[in-house]
Amino acid sequence: MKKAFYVTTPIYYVNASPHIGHAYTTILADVMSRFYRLLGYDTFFLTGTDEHGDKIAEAAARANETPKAYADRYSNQFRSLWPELSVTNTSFIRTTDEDHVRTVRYILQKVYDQGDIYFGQYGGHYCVGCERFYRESELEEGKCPDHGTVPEFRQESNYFFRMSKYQDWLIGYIRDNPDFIRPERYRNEVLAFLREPLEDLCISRPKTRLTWGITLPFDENYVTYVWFDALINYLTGIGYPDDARFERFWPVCEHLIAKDILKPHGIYWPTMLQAVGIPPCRHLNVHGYWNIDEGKMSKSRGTVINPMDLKDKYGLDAFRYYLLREMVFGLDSSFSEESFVLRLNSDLANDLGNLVSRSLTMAGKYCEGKVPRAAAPAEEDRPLIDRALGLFREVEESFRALQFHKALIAVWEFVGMTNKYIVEREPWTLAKDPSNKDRLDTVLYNVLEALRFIAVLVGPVMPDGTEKILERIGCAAPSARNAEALRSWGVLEAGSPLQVGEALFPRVRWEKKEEKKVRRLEDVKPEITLDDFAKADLRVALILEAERVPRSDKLVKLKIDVGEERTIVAGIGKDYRPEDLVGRRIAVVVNLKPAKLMGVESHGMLLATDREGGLSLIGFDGDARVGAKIR
RNA sequence: GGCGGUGUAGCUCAGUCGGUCAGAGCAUGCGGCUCAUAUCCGCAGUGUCCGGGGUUCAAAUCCCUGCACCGCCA
Repeated sequence: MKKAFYVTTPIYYVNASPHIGHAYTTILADVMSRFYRLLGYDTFFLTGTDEHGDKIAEAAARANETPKAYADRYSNQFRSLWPELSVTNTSFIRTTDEDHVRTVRYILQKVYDQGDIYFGQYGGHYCVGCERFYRESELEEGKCPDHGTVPEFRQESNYFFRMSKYQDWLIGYIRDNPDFIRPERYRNEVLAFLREPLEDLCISRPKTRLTWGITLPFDENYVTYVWFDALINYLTGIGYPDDARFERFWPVCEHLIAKDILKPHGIYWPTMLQAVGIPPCRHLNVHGYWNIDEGKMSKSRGTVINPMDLKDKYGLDAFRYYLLREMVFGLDSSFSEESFVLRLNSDLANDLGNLVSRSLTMAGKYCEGKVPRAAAPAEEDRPLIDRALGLFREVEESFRALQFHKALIAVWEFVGMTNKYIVEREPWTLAKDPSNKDRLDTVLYNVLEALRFIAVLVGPVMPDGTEKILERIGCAAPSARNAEALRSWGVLEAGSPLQVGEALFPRVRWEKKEEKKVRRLEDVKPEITLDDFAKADLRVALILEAERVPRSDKLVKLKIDVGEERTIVAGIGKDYRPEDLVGRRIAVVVNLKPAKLMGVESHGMLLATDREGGLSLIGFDGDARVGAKIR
C-alpha cells in the first residue's frame, strides 16, 4: 500500500482578506504535498476558513449582513485565491460545514460525558477585540495591551475543559517526542509555558451574548468558543469519526502554522485530543513572520500586502520560489521587492532561465532541434551525472527537515554545475569539426538530461516552470514527473522534438525608488496648547557639585543653583564623568513632582537629547543667567 | 523582573564533535568565452567572528561576564 501524507494549514479567520502570511503557509503546504506526491505518497492537503465568533458576528452586523453571508463572502476570497497560486488542496473546510458542526458536537459530548468539561464561573476584564479575558496584572493602565481600549467587566457562567488534568501528560509527551514541535525553539517555548500551572480552558459563550457558533450538545443556551470549534477541523477534514480516511491520514498529520498560534496548537490541541483519546499529530511545524520592509505584518494594524500584486507583476513561479528560497523555516524573514527582484534576476533569469535558453538554442542549431543520441559518457562527464543521481536524496532530506531553502540551494548548485559543464565542454567549438559530432551529441544530451533532473526537482515549488521545461526538452510524459524518473540517467528519448520558446524567466528591471519621501517626524505626541506647554517651568541651572549615586552606573546626583539650591538626580552617568559636570549650565524642569531614584530625592529633571552612543546635555549659546526662564 | 534566542565580509547568512574555519551567495573590480535572457565561467579582495575575562597545546565554536537586538512568560 502507498504511504500516506497529510498536511494542514490553519483555517483562516474570515475577518480579513488573504495576505502574504496566509499565502506563505498555504504555498508551503502545497509545496510539501506536491513533493510527497512526487515521492508517490497518497497525500491529503487540507485548508479552509474559521467562521464563528464575536468578531464575525459584530463585523457582519456592521456590514448589515447575516454572519453566514459575511463569512461566505470572505471564505470565498480564500477559496478562489488558492487556485490562482497553483495551490492544490484536496479539500477546503469551513467551520460552518454541517459535518464539522456534527463532529464538534460529537467530541464535546464525548468529553463532557467522561467528566472533562464542567460548568463554572469566570469573570473579569473582557476585551472584545481579543475575544478574551484579561487579568488585572496583564492590563496596561487599565487598557488592553493589544488594542489600547478599556475592557468591559464581564462575569459569566461558562463551561470549562479540564486542560490542567493533561498538563503532566503533555510535558511527558513533548519530552518523549523531541521532534513533535519543530523547530526546537518553539518546542522550548511550549515547555517553558508548561512550567507554570495550566489553567482550565473556557470553551463556551452564553447565547445571550453570542449566537454565532456551534450549540453545545449538552446545553442549548451556550455555543462553543472559537478554539474548541476551530482546531477540530483537522479531524473533520479527513472524516472523523467514521470515515476510513481518518485512520489512514491522522497518524501522519503534519500541521503547519505561524508562530502566533503556537499556544492553541501546542497546548490546547494536544490536550483536547488526549481527552478524546486520539494521539497528537505527527509534527507541529511552526514558521516565522514575513516582515514587510520595516514594519511587521499584522492583521489588526492593516499593513497588508496583497500577494496577488507581486505574483501578477513577476509571475507565480518567481513568487513561490522567492517565498521558499528566502525564508529559513522557523525564522522571520523580510519581504521586499528589491530582494525579490534580486532573486528573480540572479537565480531564475541568469542561472536557470538562461541555462534552459542556451541549451535549447544549441540543440536547435547543432542537433536539428531534436534530442540527440548520446554515445557512452566520457570520464569527464561522470561528475555531472553522479551529482544528478545523488541530488534527489539530498533534496528529499532537506524537504523532510523543512529546510526548503537548503533544498533549493542544492538544486541551484547543480544548475551552476551544468552551466560550468557547458563552458568546459564548449559545444560551439565541437560543432566546428564534424568529426566531433558524436561527442557534441553526447554533451548536449547530458545538458538536456541535467535539465530534466532540475525541472522535476523544482516542480513542487515552481509547477509552471517545470511543465514548460519538460515540454521544451521533449519530456512531456507524466511518467517523467516522479521520483522514480530521477533514479536513472538517460531517460530522455533521442529524437524527441525540442522547442526553444520565449525566455522562461525574463530579467526584470527595477530601480530602488528614490528616497524623495517627505521626511516626517516620528513618534510625535498629541497636540498641546501654549497653555499646556507653559505648565512646564524650565530654568537655567548651574551645576555646583556632582557625584555618582552609589550602586548605580547610570545615576548621578547633582547639586544645582536655579536661583535656589536644589538636588536633582540624572541618568547621565554613562555619558558624563561627575568632575566634568561641575560648572556647566544646563536646562532643568523645576516644577516636576519630586521623585526618589535609588533612595535619593530628585527635585527636578535636566534636559538632554539622545545622540549616537549616548546622551548629550542641552546647553546655551554664551552665558545664560542662572535661574532664568526658558521660553 | 524571569527564561530563551541571536550577534561572523557592504548586504543576507553557513560554519557539525574545539584542530585547512576565516566561508557561500548577492553587490563591487578585473580577466576568459560567444551557445545564451548584457547572460555563463574564472580570479580578486576587504573581517576586532559584538566587547571583556577564563579553560585549552589549540576557541567563531566550551565556560563566566557585559552590551545590543529579538522572542516567550509575568
